[in-house]
Amino acid sequence: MSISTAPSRFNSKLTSQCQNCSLSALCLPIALADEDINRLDQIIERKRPLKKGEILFHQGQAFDSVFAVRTGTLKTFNITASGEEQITGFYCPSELVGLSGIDNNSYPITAKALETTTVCEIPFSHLENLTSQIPSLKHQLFRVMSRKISDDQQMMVLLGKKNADEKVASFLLNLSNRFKKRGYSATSFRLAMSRGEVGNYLGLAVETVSRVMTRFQKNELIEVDGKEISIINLSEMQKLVGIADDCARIADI
Amino acid sequence: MSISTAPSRFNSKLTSQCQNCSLSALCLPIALADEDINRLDQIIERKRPLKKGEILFHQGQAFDSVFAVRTGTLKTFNITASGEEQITGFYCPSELVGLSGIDNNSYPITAKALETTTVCEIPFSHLENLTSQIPSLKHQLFRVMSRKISDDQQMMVLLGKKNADEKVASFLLNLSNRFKKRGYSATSFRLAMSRGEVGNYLGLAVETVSRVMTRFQKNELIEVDGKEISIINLSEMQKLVGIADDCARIADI
DNA sequence: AGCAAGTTTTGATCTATATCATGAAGCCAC
DNA sequence: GTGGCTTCATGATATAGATCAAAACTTGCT
Repeated sequence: MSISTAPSRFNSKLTSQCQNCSLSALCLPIALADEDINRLDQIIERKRPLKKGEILFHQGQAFDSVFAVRTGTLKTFNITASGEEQITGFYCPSELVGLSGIDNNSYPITAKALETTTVCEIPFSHLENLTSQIPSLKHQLFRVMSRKISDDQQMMVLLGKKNADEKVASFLLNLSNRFKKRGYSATSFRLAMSRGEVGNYLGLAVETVSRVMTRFQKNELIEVDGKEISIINLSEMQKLVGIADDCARIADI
Repeated sequence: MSISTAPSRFNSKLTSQCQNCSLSALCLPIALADEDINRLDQIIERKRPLKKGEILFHQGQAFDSVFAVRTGTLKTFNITASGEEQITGFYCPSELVGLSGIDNNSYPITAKALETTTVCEIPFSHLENLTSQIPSLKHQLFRVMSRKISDDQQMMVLLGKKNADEKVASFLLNLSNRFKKRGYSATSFRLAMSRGEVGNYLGLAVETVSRVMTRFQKNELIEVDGKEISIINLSEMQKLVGIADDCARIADI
């Protein structure tokens, strides 16, 4: 079982963990040869699970590693001048957190578990060394970072140009696509984050998020039961975010 | 003279162009040995200047190169579902544009000159090959991308949490710092972009940008004469953006 | 189970900023 | 230099979404 809740910290096991991990098709190992996956596997530390609310790394802390989420969900945020928290992203299984720490050798954000979460720790200096031996891993890493840059730019479009309905619809479709990519239902899922966190992330007040969702439910676009969301009318939702061009993109992470 | 307005397209010259470029301390060559700079130099094509309004690359176009701005200014934007342009960034000399194209092998944004602009074209496949031979170049590239990720996240904070005054102040201080880093005055500079473009970028209406600037002038924070801006009261401006922590960061690109 | 603390929903009101409208000032082409 | 076009400034008005308030629900704790 590649995703266990209490994996050993080191992995000198019979078989490669990455190789068996159901996420390897989405995570860094993508397009690596078996022997290369083993090499990657050897630098990865699998840590004990984080409980809800626990912190993976702090804003300002020295950077050594990037982390791949295996199970659960993380949020990243930074604390603004006025002391409020501004959420900059949510991370689902197979997604890589911490890349923004490379530049300055310290994390510019804090990463916190929204629920019980397991991660693979990838010491960056090892990873970087390994990219010298495995060009496709290097390319993969450039791609992951490039993707992050374009996703964040789509997020800037969302924050700068969209109204509350479009923001919430984009958010839900984005999650839907991420779940789908991982083999879960695209139309029925559970939000790991509170309404407040959604609002914070989207630049909206809690009350607005709540009202928009209620209205979406009335209009039979979605069905809401607490944190459980079902998308009833996918095509109408897509119309809302303007699926035509770039927004297809943001909904397709 | 390393920055000329009509450099030859190829560079089999006596001396390395990168080596002589006054931007090399800010651009990719940072921390490269002389011989490595020469190797980097050999893959770079110096293109004819773009005139105001000319396009460097189009959204959707196949990705081959990243570009370093040598002189002038670029903006990048994408066209939203509703057909409007959303500006995602402005690029000054020494800054690298096009990194977001790596992921998908096509540029997700359009890059357009705001004034006469010269760029160095760096074919990405060559650059990537070169990183195999020059580990510090690879590291440098990771850093540049990482920096872009954290800068964009600061931009998300700006768009999601700041009011009009804070947005405009952050924008001006950000430019100020970028000019300063290049050896220009930090307190007196010319905006290459129109009020409309500033507003588009910051998620504000043109009128709001205009009003905020007028008010800043009345309050003797800045002096405005068309596109010429002087920052009169730097510390007050810094207070406005909340220089305390993270915002120091965004003002320090 | 039962109580306290947090979260979500819903309603009423307020406000920052968008939008609309107009005139002034720059800027380019001929 | 003059006419036409774009950008900028400023006033008047409208509105999306914030804020305030309070009730209904969840969740976790002993």
